[in-house]
Amino acid sequence: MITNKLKKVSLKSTFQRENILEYIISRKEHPTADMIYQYMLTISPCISKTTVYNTVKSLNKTNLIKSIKFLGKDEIRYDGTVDAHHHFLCEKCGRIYDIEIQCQHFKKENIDGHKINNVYAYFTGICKECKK
Amino acid sequence: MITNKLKKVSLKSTFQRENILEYIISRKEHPTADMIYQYMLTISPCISKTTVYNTVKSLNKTNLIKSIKFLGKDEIRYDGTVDAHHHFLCEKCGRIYDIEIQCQHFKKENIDGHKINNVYAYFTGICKECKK
DNA sequence: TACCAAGTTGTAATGATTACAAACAAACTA
DNA sequence: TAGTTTGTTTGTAATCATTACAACTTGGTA
Ligand SMILES: [Mn+2]
Ligand SMILES: [Mn+2]
Ligand SMILES: [Zn+2]
Ligand SMILES: [Zn+2]
Repeated sequence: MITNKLKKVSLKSTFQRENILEYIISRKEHPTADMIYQYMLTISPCISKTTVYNTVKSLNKTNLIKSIKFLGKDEIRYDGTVDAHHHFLCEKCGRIYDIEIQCQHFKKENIDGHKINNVYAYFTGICKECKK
Repeated sequence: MITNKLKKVSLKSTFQRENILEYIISRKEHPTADMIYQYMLTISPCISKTTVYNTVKSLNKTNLIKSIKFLGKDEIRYDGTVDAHHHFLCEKCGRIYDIEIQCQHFKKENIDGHKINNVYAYFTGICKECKK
């Protein structure tokens, strides 16, 4: 439950935080800051965009959400699914799909002598909807 | 040779294009637009930053270079090595290393029913220099 | 009730990139 | 050769997501 998630990471529970986190988790669209803002406006007409940015920064820092970025797109997208996974970005419709792959390099701790902390990966192409 | 590379993709050979392409290929730093600009200033003091952006766009479109982008960094980096490979970004010093891995997913043409055109992947962590 | 810390808000700044129009240059043509 | 076209370069202005910052609000606590 949303309130507990916030509590668990010692973030004070507020209307804005609960609803922003809820929105990011429940919608699977990997929304942008502006999409979150537009949604929040409908339930909280005076919310500030700065609050959206402050909130996603807190949520991200406490690992309640992840952020992702694609080449050629200038905005960050937010992801409520925090378990390691990859993405597929459709070059035609812009939809983002979660990709579950078990990659050999995923669990590696070192590569070429460098210590790995994070792995980022995504595919682009034409999604199955757009292929129809 | 640089001139031939340009010719091969039907880009007119100019002083700016030759030197920008040469710089990106020979330096292995994956330079930013501004790094390219700063270098070009030393050999062509009146070059415009717009020329740098125009040029990397042309070079990228004709596949003479690739561009890459990292989460949390706001600038695009340019890569003269166009064969498929991945990267390692050091969280401490910011250096970017090429990573040659033969990944099972690299050659795939489809995933979950989506047609794959491109694969992007990178690791972050502490590089072997910074570990010392 | 008064105070304090944290959260929220609005506005201004940042900074990489793009848009656009003028200047320039090399390649064609009459 | 002079004039024309086409593509390249240049400088300036705009864009736009994100951040900085200061003022305002709120909820808990003494
Ligand atoms: Mn996801
Ligand atoms: Mn590279
Ligand atoms: Zn699609
Ligand atoms: Zn390093």
